[in-house]
Amino acid sequence: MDWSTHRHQSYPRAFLHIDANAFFASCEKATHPEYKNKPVVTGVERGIASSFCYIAKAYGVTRGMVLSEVKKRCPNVVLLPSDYELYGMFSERMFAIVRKYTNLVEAYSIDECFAEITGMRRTLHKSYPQIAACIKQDIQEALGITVSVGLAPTKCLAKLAANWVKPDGLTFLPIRDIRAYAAKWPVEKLWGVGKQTAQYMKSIGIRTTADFIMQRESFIEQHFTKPHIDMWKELTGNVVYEIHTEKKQTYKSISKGKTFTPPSQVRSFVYSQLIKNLENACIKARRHHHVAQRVIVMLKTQEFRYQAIELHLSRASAYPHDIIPFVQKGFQQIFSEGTWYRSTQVVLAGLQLNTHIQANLFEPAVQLKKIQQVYAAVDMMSKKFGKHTVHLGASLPAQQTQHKNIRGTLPKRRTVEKLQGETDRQRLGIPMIQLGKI
DNA sequence: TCTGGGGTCCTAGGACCC
DNA sequence: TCTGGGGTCCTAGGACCC
Repeated sequence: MDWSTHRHQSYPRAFLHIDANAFFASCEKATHPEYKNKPVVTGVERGIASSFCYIAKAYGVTRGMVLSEVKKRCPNVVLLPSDYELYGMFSERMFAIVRKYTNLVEAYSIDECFAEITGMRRTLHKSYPQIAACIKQDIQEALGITVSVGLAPTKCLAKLAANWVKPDGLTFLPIRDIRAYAAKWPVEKLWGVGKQTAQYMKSIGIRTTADFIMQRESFIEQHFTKPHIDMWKELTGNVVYEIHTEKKQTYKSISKGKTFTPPSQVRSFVYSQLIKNLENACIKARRHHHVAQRVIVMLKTQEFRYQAIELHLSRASAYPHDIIPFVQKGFQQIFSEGTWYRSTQVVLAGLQLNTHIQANLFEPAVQLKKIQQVYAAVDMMSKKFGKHTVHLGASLPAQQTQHKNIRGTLPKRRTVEKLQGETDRQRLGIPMIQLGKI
C-alpha cells in the first residue's frame, strides 16, 4: 500500500442540521393542547403572520401576511401574540438535547442548530443515521415539537438535507448521493443564494445545484466571489464551514424600527417615533454592555424608500442623553416637509463592550456618574414593571397618542425628492446614505 | 406576496502612508 | 518632480439570512 497517497485523505465528516418546524406556532401548540387541531398563527402584535402551523398553511396563510387576510382565508384561526420567552425556553431545551450527543453544537438561530457528530459512532454505539434519528425522537418526546433533520458531510449539504423533507423529515445525504440530490434542487433554494445570485446563475446556464457543482473549480473561481466559491466547495463535499460553539453575546450593531399606520407627515410625530426607537436600542445595548460609536437615523417613506444618515458620536455611549443631539441633527437633515413616512429606524453601530467607559475629558465626572445612575434606575424599573414605564419626554407623543388618520388626505404616490441641505452636510462632514427601494 | 423586524458578511474604492 | 508599487484602514452599499 502506498501510504503517501492516503495520508491526506480524510474520512468524511458528519454534520447535522436540525430545524424546528413552524417553531413559534409549534411551541404554542405544545403548551396549549386545546389548539392541537386548530390553525394557529402568531405575530398579532405586529399585525402580520409571523409563524403559522401546517393547518394554517393548508388554508393558504403565508409569511408576512396581514392578519385581515389571514382571517379571511382561515376564519377559525387562533391568533396569538409572540411569546419570545416561551420560544427561548424551547430553543434552549432543544439545543440541550442535542448537546447530550455531542459538544459540537452551533445554535444558528432560535429554531435551528448545526452539530457535528464525526467520530461519535463508537462512543454512542450507533451509526450516524441512528444518532440523527435518536436526537430527532428525543426532541419530539421531550418537547412535543417536530424537527427536520439533515445528515451530510458538510454544513451546506446538511442544511439542504434538512430542507429535503418538511415537516418532520430525516434525510441522510452521503457523498455518493450528492449528484442525485443536487439534480433535483434548484439553485434558488440553496442556503446563501438569493434572488440576485439565482438570476445571475441562470444567465450563465446554472439552474440546478447539479449544474453548479459539476463546474470545474477554475470556472467557479472565475465567475463567483468568495461566499459562493466556499459554497461550491461545501456542496461538493469539502468542509469549509466549521461548527461555532461560542454563544453569541456581542453585537456589531443594534437596530430598532417601527412601522406606524397610517403613514405620517407630521414632523413631531415622526421624530418622537425615532426617539422611542433610540430608547429601545439603547436599552438593548446596555443590557448587553455595549456602547455605540456611531448612530444611523433612517426614515422610510410611504413608497418604501429609505433616507438615512450616519453620525459619529462624540464619545461611545448607550445613553439616549448622549445620542439625542446627534439623532436630532440627523433627523433635521433628512426629514423633508410634505413627505409621508411609514416607519423610522435607529441603528447603533460601531459597538464595543463598555468594560471601561471613556469619559469626555471636559465633562465633569460627577455629571457622568449621575447620568449612569439615572439610567441604571430606568433599566431596573423597565425590568420590573415593563418597558416604557419610564421614558423620555421627547418620545411622549409616540407613547400616548394613537396616530389619527384623516381619510382621503394621503397624497398621490411620488418619488422622493433629492434631499436638501447638501452644502450644510458637506460642511459638517456628515456622510449621507441614500438607499433605493428594497 | 402591496410588503414586519433584526441581523451578518463581503467587496470595491478612496484615503493615507511608506 | 507627472512618477512605481504596495500595504492598511475605513466606509458605502449589496446581498442574504431567520
